[in-house]
Amino acid sequence: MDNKAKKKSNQGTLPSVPLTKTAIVTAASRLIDQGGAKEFSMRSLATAMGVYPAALYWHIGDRSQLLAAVGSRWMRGVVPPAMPDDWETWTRELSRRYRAACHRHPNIARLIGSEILNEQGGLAIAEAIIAHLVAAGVPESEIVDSYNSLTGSVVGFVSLELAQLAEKDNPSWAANTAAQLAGLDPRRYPNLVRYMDRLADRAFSLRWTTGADKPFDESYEYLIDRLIDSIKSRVIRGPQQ
Amino acid sequence: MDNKAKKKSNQGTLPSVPLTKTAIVTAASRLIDQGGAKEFSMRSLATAMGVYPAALYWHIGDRSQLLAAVGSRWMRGVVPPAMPDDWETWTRELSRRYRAACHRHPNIARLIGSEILNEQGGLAIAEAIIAHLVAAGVPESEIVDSYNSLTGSVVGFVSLELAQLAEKDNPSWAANTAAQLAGLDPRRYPNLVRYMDRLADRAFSLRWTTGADKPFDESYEYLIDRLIDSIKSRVIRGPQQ
DNA sequence: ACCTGAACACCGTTCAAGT
DNA sequence: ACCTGAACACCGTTCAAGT
Repeated sequence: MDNKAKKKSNQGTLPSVPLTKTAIVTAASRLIDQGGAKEFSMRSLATAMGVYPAALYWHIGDRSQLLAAVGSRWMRGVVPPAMPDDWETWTRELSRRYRAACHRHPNIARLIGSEILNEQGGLAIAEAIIAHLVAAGVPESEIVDSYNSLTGSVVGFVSLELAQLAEKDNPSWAANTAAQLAGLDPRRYPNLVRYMDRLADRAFSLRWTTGADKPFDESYEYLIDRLIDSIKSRVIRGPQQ
Repeated sequence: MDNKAKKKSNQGTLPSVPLTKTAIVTAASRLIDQGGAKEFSMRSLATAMGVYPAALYWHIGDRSQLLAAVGSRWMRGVVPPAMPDDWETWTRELSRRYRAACHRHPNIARLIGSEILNEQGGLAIAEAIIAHLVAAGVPESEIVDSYNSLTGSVVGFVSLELAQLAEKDNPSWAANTAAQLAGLDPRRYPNLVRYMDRLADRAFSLRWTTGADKPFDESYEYLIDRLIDSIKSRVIRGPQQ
């Protein structure tokens, strides 16, 4: 590594990475992974790579295209199970893998957000899901609806689970919320009060910790179980494969 | 309305609204409603109200607090059904009302996004949902999971349904996507090709129109049906009320 | 072909100063 | 108490100019 040349006025901290598209996507992923949306910008990425912002634009187009590339690469980490299992275990496994990928990189999942469903890799996964629905014997008239229900609720649930809660840097906010929930009026909120030990920090609207730190494992499994159970009951004829 | 005074150098288009917190929230809601995230900023809101940006801060704190207030007011439009119906029809009705409210103001729903579940009104709705789950006879051990499953998949589904698709202002993008889907390789995507007439622009990952313009009505009803069906099957004892 | 250096048109937020 | 006017520290993006 002869870092002897290139030393004049380039502002970088790194000794001038080759600066290809993939290198940019890698650096962007790292930056988002560590600092989240707050730390990430075209300019911060540029200085992190030791180049001027305009240099990035030559390779990746603009910010939204870069984010799409980051999301696309991340999505490739979600491999559909290749095993010839039955529909039920296959679907359960894919759902778990998707969620696991999100929890591995919550900041990326948050920033890419709902655009996940518009990526390249989405087609291959859609094909696989629908193939298994058909094979399982779901009636043709319900294939679109069951596909949308599964993907929409799975992706949506995880996105909400991982959502950043307000007052990100306010340490007393969590304590305030907890105290407020503990002191709820039992006349207005009889059921919340009654089940507060189960609900506090474990349910939507009643938590002060994001799902990245306090995952909703059981609720997610419950949701998958309910969807699979009920879709299975719609099968009119036996499996087709 | 003597708009004779106040005419010097205030840059506004409106003749100086009183500028209370509620007036700001109203103006912000209108701005977001019409122009979406693109048109909304503290500065654009200020000029729309005919004041300097700093004037807003005196009343509403900062941007995220303003957005929270907008979301909170919007959330008050989602009234839980007050009828003493059974759990099933009550839940179905609440789900529909929530989604209808989102579709009435898709830009607000998009901007508030997942923070919807952290608002004030969330507590009252949570109380109502859980009250009905308990009354329906859902076992106590499954109350948290069924609540999280219902709210997570309903809110998540609608959020994904309304998501803005890429290339918002590129008119040829839709045509390109449609053409690409029409020309899919039947060897790689046999099932997508086979059911493309049902899938094209009607399913996640396979659409080029946002749900605000092309709603997923049937899929949403299907999802609610599946959840209700399967949660109902978990009731071990009869309704409790 | 690839990057610099500087500029343009924006942001959110703060703050002294006015009234 | 409430708002102005200006400033600070950022953004994303473009573009001539260099090499």
